[in-house]
Amino acid sequence: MRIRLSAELGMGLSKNRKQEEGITFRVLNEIGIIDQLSRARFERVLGDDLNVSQFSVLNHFVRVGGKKSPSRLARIFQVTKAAMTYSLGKLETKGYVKIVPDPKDGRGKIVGITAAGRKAHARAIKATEEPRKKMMRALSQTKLKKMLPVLEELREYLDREREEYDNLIEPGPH
Amino acid sequence: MRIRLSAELGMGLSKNRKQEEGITFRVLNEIGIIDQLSRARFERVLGDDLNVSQFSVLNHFVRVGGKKSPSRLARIFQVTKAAMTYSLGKLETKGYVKIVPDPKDGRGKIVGITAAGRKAHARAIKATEEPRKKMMRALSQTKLKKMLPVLEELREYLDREREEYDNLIEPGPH
DNA sequence: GGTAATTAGTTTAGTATTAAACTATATATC
DNA sequence: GATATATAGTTTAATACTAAACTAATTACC
Repeated sequence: MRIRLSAELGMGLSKNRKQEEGITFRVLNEIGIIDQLSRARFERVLGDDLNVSQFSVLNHFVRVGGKKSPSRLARIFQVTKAAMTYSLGKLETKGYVKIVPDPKDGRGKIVGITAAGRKAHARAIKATEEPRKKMMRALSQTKLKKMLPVLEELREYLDREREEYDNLIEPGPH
Repeated sequence: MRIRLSAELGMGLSKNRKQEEGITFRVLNEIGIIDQLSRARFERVLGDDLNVSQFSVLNHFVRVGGKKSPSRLARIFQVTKAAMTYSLGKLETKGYVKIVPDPKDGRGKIVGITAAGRKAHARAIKATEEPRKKMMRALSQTKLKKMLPVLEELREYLDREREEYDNLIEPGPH
């Protein structure tokens, strides 16, 4: 599901409302394209060892430390448990995370990063350093900063609107 | 590839730059989550007949009229030609588009919407009307309007940065 | 006007995702 | 404490995508 919502979706409304509705969808349209482009760019720069999903999991462990269950990770990253099982499997195969049974809960598991995982993360950070710096230089940080709360509001609205899935998950901490 | 870039990617920089780099990635992170949520929501509302990609193609034809080649459509929606072949195949099977050889170019094809396609589009518009109106009511259109040029700038930067792929496509008209 | 390079579209193989059905534990209720 | 319900994680099948290799037609150029 990659194609972007086209912009004009306002037929059958007064001119004013039509224009307003156009705005919302143009915003979502731009957002979709940006996501696609930034993800592709980051993916390319990361190389073959890690993809964005895998990097994000390692990055989380490096940033906040500690260990987490697969389902908590799924919640944090807003993917299904099935998707998390898949990504963790990839990371485990590479030796970047260690997954052990939860001694407190017979159903559960506990995931943590390994030394090799930290090294892989460091390599990834290094590989992406130049493009990230370049991007910072190219874009007005002030404007981005102003935009951030509006994005957060939009995200929170969509989060509230979302009815719960079976596999997915209560609105997570982003 | 659905997991979102985690926010803090600024290690090894001065505090100021660290914070700035954080902003860029927080923006991209929010954008990724918004895309995921809005896409999922729209998809759910659309029902089983059309997915977002297919709807977008029909919507394009309804909005701008005329006919287009598959590769032009691929460019417009920023997907590979292979992906467009796939989506057009789905639409053609349902009888929502007609695809004929281009008489001017033996390699090419020409795609247009059918009457059934227009009907399906109208049904989709109707199905999404309530949620779209609700969203408009919930969000400050003024703020969204202010945000739009910043998003466009970001998208244009990423477009420029992108080196050309084999299958994808010169930077398209969005 | 023949050869090389480009372009349009398809095919194939692989990837990351979801939804749904499943197994096995844990928790709540009566 | 038995039974029903909920939760953690996995498996399976399907979807929508990409990259790469391919075929066929077109355009550029010498």
